[in-house]
Amino acid sequence: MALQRAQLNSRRLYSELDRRMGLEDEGWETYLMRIRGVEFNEFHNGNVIPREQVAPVLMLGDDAPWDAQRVPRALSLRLDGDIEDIPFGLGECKASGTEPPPQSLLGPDAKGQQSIQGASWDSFMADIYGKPQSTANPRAKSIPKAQAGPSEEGISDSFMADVYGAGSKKPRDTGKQPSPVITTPGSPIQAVHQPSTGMSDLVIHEGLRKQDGAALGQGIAEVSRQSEGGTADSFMAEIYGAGPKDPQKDKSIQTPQPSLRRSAGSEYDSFMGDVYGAGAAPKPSHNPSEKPPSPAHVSPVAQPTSGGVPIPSSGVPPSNLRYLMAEETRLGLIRNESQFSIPGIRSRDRDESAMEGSSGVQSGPSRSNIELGREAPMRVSSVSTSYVISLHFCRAYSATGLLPSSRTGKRKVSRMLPRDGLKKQKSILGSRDGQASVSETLSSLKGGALDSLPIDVDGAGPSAPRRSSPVLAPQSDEPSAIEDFSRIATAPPRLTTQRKAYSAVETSLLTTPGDSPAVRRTVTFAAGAQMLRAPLAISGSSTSSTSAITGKGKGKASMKKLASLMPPPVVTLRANTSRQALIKKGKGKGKEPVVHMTAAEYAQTLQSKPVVPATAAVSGGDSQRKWRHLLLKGFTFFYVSGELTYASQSTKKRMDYIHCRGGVVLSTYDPELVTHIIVDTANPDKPDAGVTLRTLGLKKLGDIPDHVPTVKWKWVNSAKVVPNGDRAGNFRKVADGNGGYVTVRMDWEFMHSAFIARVHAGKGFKNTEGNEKDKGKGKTKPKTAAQRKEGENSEEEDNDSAADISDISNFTQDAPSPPPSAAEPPTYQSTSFPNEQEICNKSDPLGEFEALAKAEKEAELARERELASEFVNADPKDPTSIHQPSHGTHNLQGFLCDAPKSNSPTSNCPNQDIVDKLEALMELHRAKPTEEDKWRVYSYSKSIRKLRIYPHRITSYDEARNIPGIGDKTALKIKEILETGELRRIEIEHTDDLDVVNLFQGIYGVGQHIAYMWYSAGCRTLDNIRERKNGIKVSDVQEIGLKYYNDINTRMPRVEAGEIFTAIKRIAVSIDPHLYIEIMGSYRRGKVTCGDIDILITRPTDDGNTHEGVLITLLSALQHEGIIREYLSMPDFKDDPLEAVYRGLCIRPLREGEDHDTKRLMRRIDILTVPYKSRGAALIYYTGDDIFNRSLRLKANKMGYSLNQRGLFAGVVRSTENKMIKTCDGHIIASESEEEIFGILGVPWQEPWERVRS
DNA sequence: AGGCAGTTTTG
DNA sequence: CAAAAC
DNA sequence: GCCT
Ligand SMILES: O=c1ccn([C@H]2C[C@H](O)[C@@H](COP(=O)(O)OP(=O)(O)OP(=O)(O)O)O2)c(=O)[nH]1
Ligand SMILES: [Mg+2]
Repeated sequence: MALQRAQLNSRRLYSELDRRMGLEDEGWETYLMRIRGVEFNEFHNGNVIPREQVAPVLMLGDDAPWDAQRVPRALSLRLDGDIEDIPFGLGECKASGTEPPPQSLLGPDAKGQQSIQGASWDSFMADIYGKPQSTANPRAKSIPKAQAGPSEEGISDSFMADVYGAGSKKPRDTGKQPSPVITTPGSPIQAVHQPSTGMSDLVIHEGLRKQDGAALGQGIAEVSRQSEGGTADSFMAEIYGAGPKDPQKDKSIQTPQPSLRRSAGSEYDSFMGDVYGAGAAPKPSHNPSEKPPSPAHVSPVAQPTSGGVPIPSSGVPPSNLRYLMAEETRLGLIRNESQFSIPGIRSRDRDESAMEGSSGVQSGPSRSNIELGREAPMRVSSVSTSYVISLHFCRAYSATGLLPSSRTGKRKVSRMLPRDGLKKQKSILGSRDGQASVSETLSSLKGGALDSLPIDVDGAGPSAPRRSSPVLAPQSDEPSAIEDFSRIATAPPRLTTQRKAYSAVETSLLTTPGDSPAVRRTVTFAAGAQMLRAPLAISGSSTSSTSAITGKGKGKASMKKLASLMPPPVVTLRANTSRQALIKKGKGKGKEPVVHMTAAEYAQTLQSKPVVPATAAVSGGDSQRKWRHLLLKGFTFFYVSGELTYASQSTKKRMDYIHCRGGVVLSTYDPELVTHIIVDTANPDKPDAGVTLRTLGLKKLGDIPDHVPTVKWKWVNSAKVVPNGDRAGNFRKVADGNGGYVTVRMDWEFMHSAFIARVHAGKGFKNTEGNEKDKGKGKTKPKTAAQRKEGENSEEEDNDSAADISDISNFTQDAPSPPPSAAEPPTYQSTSFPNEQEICNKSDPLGEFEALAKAEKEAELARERELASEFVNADPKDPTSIHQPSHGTHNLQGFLCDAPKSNSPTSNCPNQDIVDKLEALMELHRAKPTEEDKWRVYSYSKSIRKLRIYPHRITSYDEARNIPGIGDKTALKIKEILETGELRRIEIEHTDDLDVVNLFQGIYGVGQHIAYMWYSAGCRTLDNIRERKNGIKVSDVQEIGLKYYNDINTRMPRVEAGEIFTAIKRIAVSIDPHLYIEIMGSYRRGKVTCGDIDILITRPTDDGNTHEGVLITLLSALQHEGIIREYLSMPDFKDDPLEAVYRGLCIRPLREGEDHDTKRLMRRIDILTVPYKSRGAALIYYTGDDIFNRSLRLKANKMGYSLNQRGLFAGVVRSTENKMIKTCDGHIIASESEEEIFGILGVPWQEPWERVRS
């Protein structure tokens, strides 16, 4: 039912999107894009090349349509055919969103990389979702239902609702997928692809320099008209170079993300066969049509030569050179020097049509006529380095949807829409004839830049005038395709615009010197198509942050607020103008040496100083610096320094800081003008309300208008430029003065509110109307203070029992670690770490400590060093030795995970008082919402850990400071504790809000942000939450968390966890006796109390079966048994039927003699299922503890690997932009056993109970 | 000045 | 996509 | 907050 609804919703959504974008009936000429050649002159044998050493590569063809050194203007070009059909296609992207996702992606032999990050669909939805969110409360925002044509409105409520619903349901409900509009925020090149119509557009933004590509190589992308179907192959063949892939070796590249199965190589075949064969989805693989690219089509790939630019191989139709963009390259490590088979352009028609059929959704009429269904495999042998190049395509939309296009009979013409502003667009749109409009547009352009851009839209490029009727084909010298999204985004409200988001495709090139380069496609980031109307764009940008919290953005109140937040507005202007005059005279002053001025005077002086944008020299690179002058643009501050007389140097500095970032500093408090009051009195941690009020000339804080937040300096400091398109957090768009805009993100004001009493001021949470406010984003939460508190009591536990484990689990046969049996209670035995033991024994405690510390330090420094792999406890016959060498691994040591645990007794810590104080401080920070606090906690936890094992009483600052992990700040705190026995900082940080916020965070699903929002909404008690005081929104999960607040925050005795697990296991095994079911988490680590029950389930596949479906069956059985009581989250077998997570609440079975009246607490339970192949990695993950995991993963990373719950991977490359995005999936090197992974990482084997680090 | 683990689910 | 969670 |  829900599913059905979702299907409906998504269908509606898509058709609506299509309709709005005017995509339904558009057809386009087909173009292909290709890389003519890429050359690499670097070869790094198995070593990770530090990012710093990798120069960005911009690939511009020699015959690019412009000779300029720099792309003069943004260009836009529309390609027909799916980008998927282009070497850098998004094919997978789409596939990932389709019903039988995994399968459909792979050809029978396509065991290669499945590069999709799987993001397209998700992010697509997210984008849609996020868009409004960023704008203002999406739901609150009443946007008329979509109207045909350029709707003046954005997305209607119901529309959004649909999107929303569809979003959660995801692909599985739709046959037809949304357009994988992919985008990489901030990229100079952007692309959009609409699968339903098979079109792709790209935009290259100005500023790229040809010479940027000099460092690593060059390449050319071409867009050539695709005659009719078949060319694709040869095209591809050339690009991919190799002939048919070599099925033989297929040491495929593993994709961590998508299930292992999928990515597995031949070794996985049988496994996969089992999985899929089991009657689930048909094995995607075989496209009947699938066949190796015909030899004829395969042309040799340009050989990368160390020096020259490869030339296109023969047989490639002379292409009309168009535009190419490569944003940057990165190197990653590919461990396996054997060959990789990389699926080339994969066909999707088969899968897709099937899907379409089933879904009943009709796809866009114009399917690309490129021949699909082929695989252009390629093989690269001896891959040692992977280059990742990002390509971005983009398409612009006009009010009527896509760029106008004319149909030429059956043929569609691709066109580019030159545009420079909405007005132009509008006019263009208005006149059916593009030409006129174009010229208009052009004429209005700033001029200049155009010349060098003979961009011909329709293919009539300088090199090859090809298209016949480009509707808008500008002429020669006109940069016909000028796109300026920023403008669109910030265009005057009245000009409605539909804007499709950008998309980005990332392609990674795998190559090895002297070998054929291979191109692997990787979709890195997907955003969604979105429609905005100008007003939204504007308000959204400026209020985004507020919106979510503030609720509707329509009242006048909000409009007002909006206005005050908007960049250009009157306020600023006025402020400036009024000062202009004054400035003139005060001008010279600012500069001079020591002139004493009051803060007000200085502020005035500042007005005379121009805000200087970054110099040209800077403009190329560092965006933070480049756009510094925009960071605070639009804000008008009143700065409360608390200084009675002259402004201090620091005050002036800060005023300067604001000024040069485009902010205005008022010299006198004017509630009409001010947008923010900065309270920067003597103690930054303790803003002085009295002084502030005096300065403002007010009686009480309440006299400050609600829309004016009182913030600490920290907030001002938090502004930073983020890539356009990045809508995370509290961001706003600021016009860059060149018709574009930059996105600036800042912390939420409430995070840095000077006075708790005013946390609600400004953006932040509620609005006074009390109507619905936050868009309700929050979800779940981690360990709350409440929980931690609870746990603390009994948590001391540890080693004790653990004896009962063995009879409970059977998984241990595979699990390297036999449960802590009676034989090995969690007491540390010399057996585990002989080495360590020895060290300890012979050296005095301090010596030991220092040794450890030293080791740690060395480790970091010794990256280069290659030590003979000597694993303390590693099994010699273990594959370790094989892996290590191949990678030229360095045996890093000194990570937290390396040391089996300090054996220093925690009982009598000589520095306990210090530890207690620091811990208290850490907990205070833990409840706070900023990133800063987060890392502070991370840091404190490390310091505390060090202090705990430090054998002596610390007696001085220096002594403390010498402990690695303890820096200046902490050493000072220690000093204070030593001298006074107190730590003032604790009081300071312990603001009044903290207790309440901690209380709220005790609710499962409520974290720092939501807690603060509720607080700022006026809620103070759980009852306030229950009654939804002030209209706060409480999610389903939070509701449950609230209901069982105490239960959830109470740890259970180990025994109880055992009882529950035993009951569950019994049922599970009755479902399938072959299941491996194990209790993990703190239980496995031998803890005496457990915060929850963590269960891992998998199943060997040797008999041809899998555990597919058991989780659902099990859950339902458990529910019937009365064990499971609530669902906090349900499994989503998105791309792997074997991988899922369930989270919920359960109750232990009755014991003998108990009746149903016996009171039993509700317990948290998590059940995880994983493919058998991943069991080793999953065991590590799920055994924890979390700190141990992080350390292990960190170490893996430093060694050039990446570890997650699915396995240990090599060759993973992540985007520097967004670390969560992988630009290269890497390949798996271990996952089946814990030992293997430990071994490769050079981490001595540690029993579960020895992995306690927190 | 950037990294500090890496992932999934919800709304 | 942010937030919360593991 | 600490470290590189
Ligand atoms: O941020 C986290 C949280 C958890 N885990 C892993 C390790 C952990 O052991 C396991 C289970 O998580 P849980 O939150 O249940 O922790 P626990 O170790 O079982 O402790 P508790 O007794 O509080 O449940 O998941 C992580 O890798 N990262
Ligand atoms: Mg647990």
